[in-house]
Amino acid sequence: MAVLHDPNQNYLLAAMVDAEFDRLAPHLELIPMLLGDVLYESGGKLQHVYFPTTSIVSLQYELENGASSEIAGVGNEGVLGISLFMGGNTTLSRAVIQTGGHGYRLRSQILMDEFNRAGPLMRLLLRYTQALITQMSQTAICNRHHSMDQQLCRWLLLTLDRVTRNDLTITQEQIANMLGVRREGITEAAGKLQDAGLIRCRRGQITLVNRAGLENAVCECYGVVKKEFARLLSDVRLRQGKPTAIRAA
Amino acid sequence: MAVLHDPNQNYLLAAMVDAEFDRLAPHLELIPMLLGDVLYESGGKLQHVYFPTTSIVSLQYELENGASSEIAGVGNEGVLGISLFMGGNTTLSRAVIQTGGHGYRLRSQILMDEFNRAGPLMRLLLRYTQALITQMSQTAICNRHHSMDQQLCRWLLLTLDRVTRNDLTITQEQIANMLGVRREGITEAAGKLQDAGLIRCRRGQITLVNRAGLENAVCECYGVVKKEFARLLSDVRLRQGKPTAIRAA
DNA sequence: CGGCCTATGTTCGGTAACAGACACAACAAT
DNA sequence: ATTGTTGTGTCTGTTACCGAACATAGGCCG
Repeated sequence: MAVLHDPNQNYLLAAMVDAEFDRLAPHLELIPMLLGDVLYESGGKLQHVYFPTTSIVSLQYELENGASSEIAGVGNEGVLGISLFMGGNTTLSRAVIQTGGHGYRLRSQILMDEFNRAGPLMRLLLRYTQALITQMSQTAICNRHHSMDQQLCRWLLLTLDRVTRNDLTITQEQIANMLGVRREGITEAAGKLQDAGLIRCRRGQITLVNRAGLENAVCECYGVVKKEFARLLSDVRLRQGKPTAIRAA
Repeated sequence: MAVLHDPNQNYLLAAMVDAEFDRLAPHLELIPMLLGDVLYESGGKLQHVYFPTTSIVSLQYELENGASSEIAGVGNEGVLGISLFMGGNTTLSRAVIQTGGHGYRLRSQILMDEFNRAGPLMRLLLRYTQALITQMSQTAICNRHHSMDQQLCRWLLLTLDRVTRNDLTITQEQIANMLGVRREGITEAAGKLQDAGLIRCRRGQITLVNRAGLENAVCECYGVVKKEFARLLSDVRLRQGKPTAIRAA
């Protein structure tokens, strides 16, 4: 059975008003987003923006010495390429696909034309950017003040919220790269969470066992980010989720 | 002798095109911005936006346990209250005046009216926001990967860039609060910098002695932020710096 | 001048995370 | 089954920073 794809799987696409969506829809390209692929390199020009549906993309920053950290994650609630409409045209962070899946892409110019109408889409994108800023700030705070255990919990919950499943296909080493810590540290922290019965670790896979327990172990940062996303993005009325092909006129 | 004040002391005000500035100017209020005053509390509604001229404001986030960290600083290169036009209306961070001085404020509605014209001012403000995002991301990275010594250097340089002088009036304890570390740590780090002949510490004051040396000791984060601000904000042609009162029609 | 407040300097032990090395276990390929 | 690869578990020591307590000294004010 073929998997069904629908732009409405992406929150921002789903939240557009009909007129906007109708103008963009002919230009939306459904594309596979493969694990490990790099959408943007640091400093590169943005040719497209990407609306993930079933994939998750990690915004990372790499230091001169090769170390790196994730500064935010983007899933089906968001879009990649905000520096396009923010005016920068390039971005200092790399965008790496962390969980394979699909998404829609749009040529930069198409999005800009619509953004420049200064209508609901512009306001929606800016509101999303505001939520992204919250996520980044909270990452900064969390990096400073919270233990690796707590940060792992935060990362797991934020990521699990973006997949509809209860398991993540990712190695501990990759998680370590996201958080900017050593792999051994993640092994130890994940071991503790497993001993506590909150998650189950297998090779290259982590399964959520006890969400309430995990939410109990996480630092406040998770809740802050989640709440802010809800506040900023939930007041939009979503278009009806009819597949594109049969959308009523 | 009275100190001269001019909106052009703020970069964003100076970078506005004449038509925009002329519309905003009647509503700009010159206000003293006193050390320690709080412009925005976390979660509060934004009544005004603020354009610092000789003051510096710190965007801080406070944790439930009372610990706090600065996530970005705003001086005469910027504006406070971006979440207004980004659509959030409130902000999760506190804005505390870190260096007393002056600034101009504008009622939220006035700025929004102009922002909604979707003209050069909108693009300018978004570009500034993009630069602010860079600063926040870099703070997150720096918190993760760099030593306290390096972070202190970064903070000192970024702050010194915002004052025109070579000395900062601030206690080590206040710096510790900004960076989210212990005061003792700052004492030690500042002592090292002083021993190296880079700065001079007195009670409640730090004087820059050897800028090149300090730039040599700082981590890459400083350069990244500075360069990005320059890239995003330097291509604007500034209006001529005539005092407001005698601006030609 | 002397007293007081507050900023700074210094010490001690404790801990979380780092750096590096290595053993083992899961899984795939041959 | 054998082999090899890759992910995970577990050591060692080391370091940076924390937490708390306390000593000293700068600078204002009576």
